[in-house]
Amino acid sequence: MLPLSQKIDSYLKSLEPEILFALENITTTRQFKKGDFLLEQGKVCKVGCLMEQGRARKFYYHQEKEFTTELYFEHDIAVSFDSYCLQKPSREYIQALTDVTVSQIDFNAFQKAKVLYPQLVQFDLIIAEHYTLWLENRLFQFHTQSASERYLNLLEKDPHIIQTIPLTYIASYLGISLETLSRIRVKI
Amino acid sequence: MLPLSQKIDSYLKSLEPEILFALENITTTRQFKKGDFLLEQGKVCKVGCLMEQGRARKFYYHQEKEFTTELYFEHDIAVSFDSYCLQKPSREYIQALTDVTVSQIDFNAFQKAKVLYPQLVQFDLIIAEHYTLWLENRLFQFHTQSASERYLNLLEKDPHIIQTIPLTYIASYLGISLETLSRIRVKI
DNA sequence: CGAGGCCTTGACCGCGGTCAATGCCCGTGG
DNA sequence: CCACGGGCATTGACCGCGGTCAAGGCCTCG
Repeated sequence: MLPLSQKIDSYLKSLEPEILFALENITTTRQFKKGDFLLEQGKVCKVGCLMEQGRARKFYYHQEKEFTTELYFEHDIAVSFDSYCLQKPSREYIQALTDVTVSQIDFNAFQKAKVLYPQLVQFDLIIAEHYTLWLENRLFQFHTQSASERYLNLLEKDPHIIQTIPLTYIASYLGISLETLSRIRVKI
Repeated sequence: MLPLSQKIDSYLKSLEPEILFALENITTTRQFKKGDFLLEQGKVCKVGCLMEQGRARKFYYHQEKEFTTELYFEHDIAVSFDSYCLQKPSREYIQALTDVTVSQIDFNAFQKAKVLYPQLVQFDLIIAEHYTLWLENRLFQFHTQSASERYLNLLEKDPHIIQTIPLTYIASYLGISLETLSRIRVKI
């Protein structure tokens, strides 16, 4: 699967300067400190965030426990999909794990831009399809693989995650306890 | 979440007659006998199937075992998402569980139609977004819930599945063994 | 040096998987 | 009409993966 940034780049190149300009006008840069929330539970996700710098995670609470659902690095799109799509309160938090810089695009402004420039619908589609393919793969792992298989898979496909993210979050992301993750790691 | 059929209906109503006509021209009706494959592993998913009648399932093999990933009823869209999007060989089978009638739309013809009528990109987006929301919810269940919670959830949200689909497939769909499912059921 | 965050280690146990036997329903053929 | 076989579900015995709880190790920072 092509990285998302590449798909976006080649798509942006296909756009006319006028549309690019319109896009720039509804995009702003924003900074967050380590620990800050890019999105809080209960609030509507009104912007799509392209990560420019730093790391972040998306998570929610379920029965008093945290579940990390996604880990973000540079060039990733940080957004609570259902909150953004349906403009309803988010179940999820998005939190900066380091100082973070994002380039964010406003939902409402983008909807209006899509009416003016129908080609922009394609942009949403690219992002949705990419995320869907990612989700399918993640579901495949939960459906078919054991805890250690999921870890090994992560080690192989996304070594940068293991190198830079605290084990607590990795365990939660893999759907296993911190203790189990620790035991898996010593066996390797 | 609105049912997909409703989203599609209201979208189709917004289209001009000319575009609707073009859509009809690239859509065909097709029948399958119980047990037939709408899509086989290794083949490219070249059509999107709207279920008109009957039931079907999507599944794949992993280490000699079947994993059912989706159950289809009337008004559902039966398609292997990654195979369709990327036009690459499918890992999944789609199989009729009863005699099935579908209304199918050709991928290539639809791509061409999108060039002619950019509004049609919206159609892809609606379907992708709907499937993504469904996937997120399914992943949530695998991430946070036990076998019996997943079953109870299915019982509540999709009772028609439990009433019409063999337990073997339901177990596989829930990611549990048939024996465990059987034990869960007697406890209720 | 002490406190707190993060990870490791140990003891224990329950959920859910596997294997195998049995039950039940139904279609088919003698 | 009954006998048999096959498909599907139930039940029992067993066990291992992974969760929980609790203690301890090891940083870093004040």
